[in-house]
Amino acid sequence: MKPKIDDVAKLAGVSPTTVSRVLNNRGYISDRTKEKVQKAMSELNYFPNDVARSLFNKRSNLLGVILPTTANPFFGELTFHLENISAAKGYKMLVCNSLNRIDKEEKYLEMLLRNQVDGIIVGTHNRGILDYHKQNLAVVAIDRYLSETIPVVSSDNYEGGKIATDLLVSQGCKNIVLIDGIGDLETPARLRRKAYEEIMEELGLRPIVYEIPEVFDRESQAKVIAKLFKEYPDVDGVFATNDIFAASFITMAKKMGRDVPGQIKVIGYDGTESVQSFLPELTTIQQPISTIAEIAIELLLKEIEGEFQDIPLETRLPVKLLKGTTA
Amino acid sequence: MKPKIDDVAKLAGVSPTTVSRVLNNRGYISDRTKEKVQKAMSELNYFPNDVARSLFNKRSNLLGVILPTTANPFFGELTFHLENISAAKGYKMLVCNSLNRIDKEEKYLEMLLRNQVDGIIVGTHNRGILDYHKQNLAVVAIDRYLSETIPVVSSDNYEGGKIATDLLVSQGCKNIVLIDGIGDLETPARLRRKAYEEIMEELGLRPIVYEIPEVFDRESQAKVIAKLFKEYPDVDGVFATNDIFAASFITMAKKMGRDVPGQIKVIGYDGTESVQSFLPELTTIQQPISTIAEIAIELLLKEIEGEFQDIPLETRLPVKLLKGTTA
DNA sequence: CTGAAAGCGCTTACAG
DNA sequence: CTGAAAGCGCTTACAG
Repeated sequence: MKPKIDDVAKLAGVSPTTVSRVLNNRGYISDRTKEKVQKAMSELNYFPNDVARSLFNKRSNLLGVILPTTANPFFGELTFHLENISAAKGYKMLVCNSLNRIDKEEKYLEMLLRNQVDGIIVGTHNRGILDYHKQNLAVVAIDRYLSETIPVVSSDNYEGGKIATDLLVSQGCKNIVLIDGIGDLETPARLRRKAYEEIMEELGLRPIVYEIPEVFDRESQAKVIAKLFKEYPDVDGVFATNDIFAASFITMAKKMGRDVPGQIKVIGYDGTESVQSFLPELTTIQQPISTIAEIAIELLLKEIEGEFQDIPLETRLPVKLLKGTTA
Repeated sequence: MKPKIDDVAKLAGVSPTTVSRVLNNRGYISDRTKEKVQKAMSELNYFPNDVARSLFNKRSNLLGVILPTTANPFFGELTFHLENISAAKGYKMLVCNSLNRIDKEEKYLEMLLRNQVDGIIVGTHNRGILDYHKQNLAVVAIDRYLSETIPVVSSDNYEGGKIATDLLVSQGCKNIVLIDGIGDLETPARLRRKAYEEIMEELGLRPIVYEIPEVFDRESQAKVIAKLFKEYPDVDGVFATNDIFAASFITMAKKMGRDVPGQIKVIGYDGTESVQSFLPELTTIQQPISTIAEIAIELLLKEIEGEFQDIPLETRLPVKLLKGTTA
């Protein structure tokens, strides 16, 4: 069996209270006692049981993160940063892949509450459904508005959409199409689309939007893009609101014998490490993923500590144009 | 404050014991009592505290996973599957990104032990360092030999290496170079290299291996590949032991004005969803990621349940050639 | 069919 | 400087 605090106490010839004290570096303990206890601990290979500690302290040092799927490079990278930053601050991370499904999200939320997480980072889209605040739990959202009181961290989506659209326009594209996912209309990521639509209208051009219903399914992407080519054969510029859609479009364009960027310019969004490795020629808007993670954790820890005063409700981080050769 | 079992008991006019019984569906309870209790629970919005339950049950239903980084698409996808399968079986997942650093790995292992995880999935390379078995904890390794007694699940690396090398040879390549990571010599993934070396030697060709020291760093990859081009300008075939290296090579080849596959054929390894989206033209050996995850969890749960009899020490899953246009 | 008591492995006032 | 007692929120024999 695993040794417990009583075993250590017995071996060291002290009380469990004293062992707990050296464990927590709390109160006065003579050096001699401390040494005895530490010797006993290492002899028994003792590690304190954090479950018991959490129960008493009402603090689990556990964070939950709910996102669509770590299989998507953006979220895979985000998870890496969130976890790494949390670990450095003494928190552990329970990861939940909801695939944007509300039923899963609700189950995960309940699971996290039962497990007494100290806070949750949410990167999925279901506004309102999850009554986070009622539980008065620390929550930070990434790129999603969850309620009036939950802080949101995101890249500057409007600016990103503007840079992308402006770039296509400045390169002489006349028939610029947006490829977007289906989602909540009130998500900050929709600002990418909003910027596109507003700029197009300002220029007297008609905004054309194609929506991909099953965001993570290549078939679904291909189907919509095929439709796009059929209905708008004269497309000469594409802004995809994520790099996977951009890549799908380029693949399809090649199949159709269209030259990118010769006949069609393409620009994506996200700029993950993965896309930089696999498709470095893609021109894209890069999100500052590690900064997003840093700030999200920072705000969450503030909430956990009860420092609500200096928590901005919205943080928009600057994006960067990664100039490849596709636009 | 969060309601606890006593609050529910009081509201329902029963004892905590009875509430616990309806919670766990255990022992006889009259329908009327059950209803009263359930009504009280929903009225109070009560969720049991799993920390307290874990403490008593000596079962956390927590699994730990230690891997290099979810930022790498292979591990991002693996994590997604591991987590999803675990969730379906009632387990939660603590994710640890070790970046292959031994110090981090040790810290994470201790953290997981303190948190009383029921089992651990390990996808990092540090053989022996972690005395998993001494703690007699349920452990399953993915693509790593950790000790004589820890079951390993992997793709059929030798077969994958063979398919890749054979393909290059059959396409007439004479100067075939392997690009590999640096790592433990005894990891199953090394069988990819072994297959390459053996086939080359059988054919009277000289195996040439380039090792990338900082696996996740594009700079490091670029440096080694530049060296490769300098030392072996007549390279006409490349087998990269992962798709990121393959992509890096292709990118560099383009920069050098070499045509792939015209002058150099390239084949990678992994075949993730990401690479299929971003670089579908890459010919690669696809690992059955979801099956690896399924079997790893299945074996881990068996260990947790104490069913050691039918746990194979090594499981090699079939790979599949994804024929693109680069080889 | 239901409840009082003890205990899971810790920690923290409170004494001394 | 150190220890005995109570309690964190549950569950499970044991009675009744």
